[in-house]
Amino acid sequence: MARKSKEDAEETRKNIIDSAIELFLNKGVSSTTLNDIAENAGVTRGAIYWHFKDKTDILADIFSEVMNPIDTLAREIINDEAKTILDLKEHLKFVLKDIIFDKRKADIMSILLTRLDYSDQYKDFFNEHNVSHCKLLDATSIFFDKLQKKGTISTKFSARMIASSMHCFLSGLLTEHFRSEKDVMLKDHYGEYIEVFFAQIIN
Amino acid sequence: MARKSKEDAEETRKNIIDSAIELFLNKGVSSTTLNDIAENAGVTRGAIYWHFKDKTDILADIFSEVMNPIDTLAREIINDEAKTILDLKEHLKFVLKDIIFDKRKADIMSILLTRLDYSDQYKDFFNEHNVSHCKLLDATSIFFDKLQKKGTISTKFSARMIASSMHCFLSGLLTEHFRSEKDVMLKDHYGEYIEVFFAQIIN
DNA sequence: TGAAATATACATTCATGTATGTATATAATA
DNA sequence: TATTATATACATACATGAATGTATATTTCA
Repeated sequence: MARKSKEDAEETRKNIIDSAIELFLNKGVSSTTLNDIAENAGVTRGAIYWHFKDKTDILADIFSEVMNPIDTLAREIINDEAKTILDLKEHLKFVLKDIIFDKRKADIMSILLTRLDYSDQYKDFFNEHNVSHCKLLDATSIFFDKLQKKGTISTKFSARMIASSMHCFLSGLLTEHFRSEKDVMLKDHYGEYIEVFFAQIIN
Repeated sequence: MARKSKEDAEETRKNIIDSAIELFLNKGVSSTTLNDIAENAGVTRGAIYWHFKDKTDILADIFSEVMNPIDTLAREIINDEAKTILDLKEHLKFVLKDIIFDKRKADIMSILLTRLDYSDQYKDFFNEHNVSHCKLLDATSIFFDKLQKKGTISTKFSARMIASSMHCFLSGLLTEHFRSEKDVMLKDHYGEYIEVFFAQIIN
């Protein structure tokens, strides 16, 4: 085969991306070759090199697809849409739900968090992800600080400390979920996890 | 050069391991070649192949060095050394401190958590690590269950839920710490993080 | 007919594994 | 104790395969 219509070309492009996602998930990014991707997509490497510069370029395309959900969350908090802890909890639950049940998003986040090792060639992706994290950290710090001044939440810990804890909790929750869905019961209890974090466990 | 004394051989072996750890940390496991390791250790690949079967074998050796701290923690809880939440918190703080400040342990855990992507060739390591996690999950579940029956902690959530949350929190804490030491203030506040998790944040 | 969308072919690099060479530590022996 | 044999601890060289990138051929749309 050779040249196809513009729509067909767009289709092969999508096939390549889909194949890449599938393989990245199953084999990990670094051990997936362009040949693997091509075969899985039913094309040759020629097609891949037409649409993409290299493997990193494919990855960039994949990650650009979902505006980082963490980032969205940060924006909402910055935009002052959350007034109370209850609001924040609802936001968090929504974001979790969104990431977990939107298969495409889940797959992509899973690749970022568990199928990519921290090496030079992928540094940019981690940096970008880290920027989002920092944004969220700052936003929630400010948020908790406000609540502390209002007297809504305890001042036993600094706002930043609480924000950082929350952030690590969420990160760990997702990472463990993607690492082994069986052990973390996130799908059935995502709301509860959020509640646990903010609840008083001790009587 | 050629044959050296048994002590010298042991030394080169250690050099190889140290070089590997250093490079795995800096470049990630998959993009580190045996040649990189050899050069960095001041030997040739011949030396590496004398001491190890392949890269995976080096990794296995590295991981076997530290008995997984998570595992140790689980054992202590199973052995009933923790009677109260206070005990548990102290245990957790100790484990955290141990992992963070023992550079060797920190490096190795960092490799496991952030420098290794989840692919077929490394599946065994993740499995082993996961077994430890499950042990800890079971142990803490039983622990929290006891405390709930005693009435020491809230019964609003299932013991397993609380255990899983704690587990994800710890995992996230370490992972984020290793990903970027700057953003997580674990070194200066490791105790506080533990306190935050068990504290009542809401007034 | 020209350019777009691929396949094909090829050149190159690179990592791995293995085979072999070699010097020497160590043990056996006399 | 001196000598010899052998296993050890590497270095070197090579063979191979695999992944990549690129150049070119091929088809076909527009």
